[in-house]
Amino acid sequence: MYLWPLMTKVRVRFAPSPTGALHIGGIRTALYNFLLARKTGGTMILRIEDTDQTRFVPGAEKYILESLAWVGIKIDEGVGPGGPHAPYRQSERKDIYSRYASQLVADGKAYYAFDTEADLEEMRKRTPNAQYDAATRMSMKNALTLSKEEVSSRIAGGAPHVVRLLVSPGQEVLVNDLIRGEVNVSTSQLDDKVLMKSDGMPTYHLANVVDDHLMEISHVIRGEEWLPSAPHHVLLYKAFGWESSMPRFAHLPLLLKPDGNGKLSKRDADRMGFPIFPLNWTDPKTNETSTGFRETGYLPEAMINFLVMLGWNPGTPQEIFSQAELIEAFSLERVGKAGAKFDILKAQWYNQHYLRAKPIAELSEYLLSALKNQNISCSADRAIQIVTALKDRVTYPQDFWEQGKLFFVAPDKFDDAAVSRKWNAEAVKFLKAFRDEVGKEPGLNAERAKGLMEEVAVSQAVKPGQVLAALRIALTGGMAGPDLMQTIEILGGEETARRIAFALQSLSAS
RNA sequence: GGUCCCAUCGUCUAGGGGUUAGGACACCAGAUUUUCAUUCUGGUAACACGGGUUCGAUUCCCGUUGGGACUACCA
Repeated sequence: MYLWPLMTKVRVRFAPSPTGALHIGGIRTALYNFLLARKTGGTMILRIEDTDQTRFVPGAEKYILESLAWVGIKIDEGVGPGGPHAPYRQSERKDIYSRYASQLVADGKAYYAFDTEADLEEMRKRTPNAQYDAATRMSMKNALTLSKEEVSSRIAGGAPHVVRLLVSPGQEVLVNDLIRGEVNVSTSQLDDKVLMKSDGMPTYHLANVVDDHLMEISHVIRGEEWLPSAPHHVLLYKAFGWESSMPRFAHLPLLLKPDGNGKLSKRDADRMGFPIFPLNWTDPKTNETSTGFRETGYLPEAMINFLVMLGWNPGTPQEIFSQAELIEAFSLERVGKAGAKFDILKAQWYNQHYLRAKPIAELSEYLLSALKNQNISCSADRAIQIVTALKDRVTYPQDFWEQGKLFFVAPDKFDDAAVSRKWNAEAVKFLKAFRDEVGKEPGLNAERAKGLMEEVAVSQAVKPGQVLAALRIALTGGMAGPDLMQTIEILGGEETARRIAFALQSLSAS
């Protein structure tokens, strides 16, 4: 029975490292954490894992904060709101880690090592599949092989050194994973992981375990790429004597590239023409700019709904979930084990759905603001009229401008293929007569336009079906668009007449 | 190479010892729309393979194959 989280306060954390833009997979990981927190009335914590000074990217932390805010993942505690376990930036907790590392050394659970990079390289070359472990550690330069005096004098002399976890071979480590069940690994397969680096910073493994313990994290929900090092983390909890309060683990399936296999990468996204980052991002080193999901026109509610379904399902046919419904429905038990391919088409479908579900007034704002950028004036009523006509034809907010600009900007050229198929003598005859009539109609609406069109068709002895395509070409330049009579209503009689006249003039010449 | 993880339509997935293997996206067809889109209806399409266990396996077990992750003083 899964009672544990009901009895202990759920505290989960999202712990990205500020090495660049937050990947969309990171958003999903954060989302799963967030949903569990909300579901259980627990706490969502944001911790920044910036222990690698060489990979630190300025602006990345701000980007993480903005991205989470954009998709509606609210941080209860941590970087940003602060909290009782501050600081939440690992670089600011340096001395905490070294204290715990020293404790491990004092307890004989870890040891100092002085090997240079060359030493390590040579060791690895010496034996195939070699790692720093029981089989090799006695031939290396460390506190296990050097005399006590030698070690003390080296440390006192400021010699560069690391702290390694002492892994005793021949034992089984059990990782109990909420998603994968029991994972057993022999300690003989595990290396003596570096805990403290020679620059005085902890590695992920140490910092992660110490912080999760200190911050009273109840569930570690992270990507599957961490599963292989989870046994080390279990070993660390044991070494510290924290086994009884060890968090539950849940290793999430990875997001895979849409074609072929492998982890979804920026490279794939670029290649296939879709975003990979939530927001626009400019790499401060290369100055390379990437377009985000937000700027591409994805709505946060669509992103959330799309991402949550990649690896989780409600067990019901429901596909559309508000954040509140997700919180209600979410459970780790229904997270799958297999990696999920990232299907941008599904994301588009969700986006289309959420976009169309918005109130017309809100949608018209998209058009209005685009018009403002173009310095085109438009009344609120007319914007609503246009947006209503376009509502079922859009995937992204900017489509309202893309598809709506024909109402503001007359075509100056015409689709050649359409013209050659649909532009003929009959059409010209009809258009001339229609042009003469349509401008005279005040307050022309779609219904009246249709009546007029039919009258003219009769008077010119043509069938509407033969000439309507040409009318559309004259008005819009091409073959696609909203209902023609609706288009005429929005355009107005005079503009309609003007466009027909222009088309007649430019197309009869050729 | 080693360790670990994974395996149902093209994709996301439901399901589970006996089912017409269900849904969604995508795709295809028809209807509506005097265009395109929308909408509606219908359709194509999956249990990787081989052994067990069993009266019966897609489901349970083992193996194979395939895929993935990790294999740094990166996270």
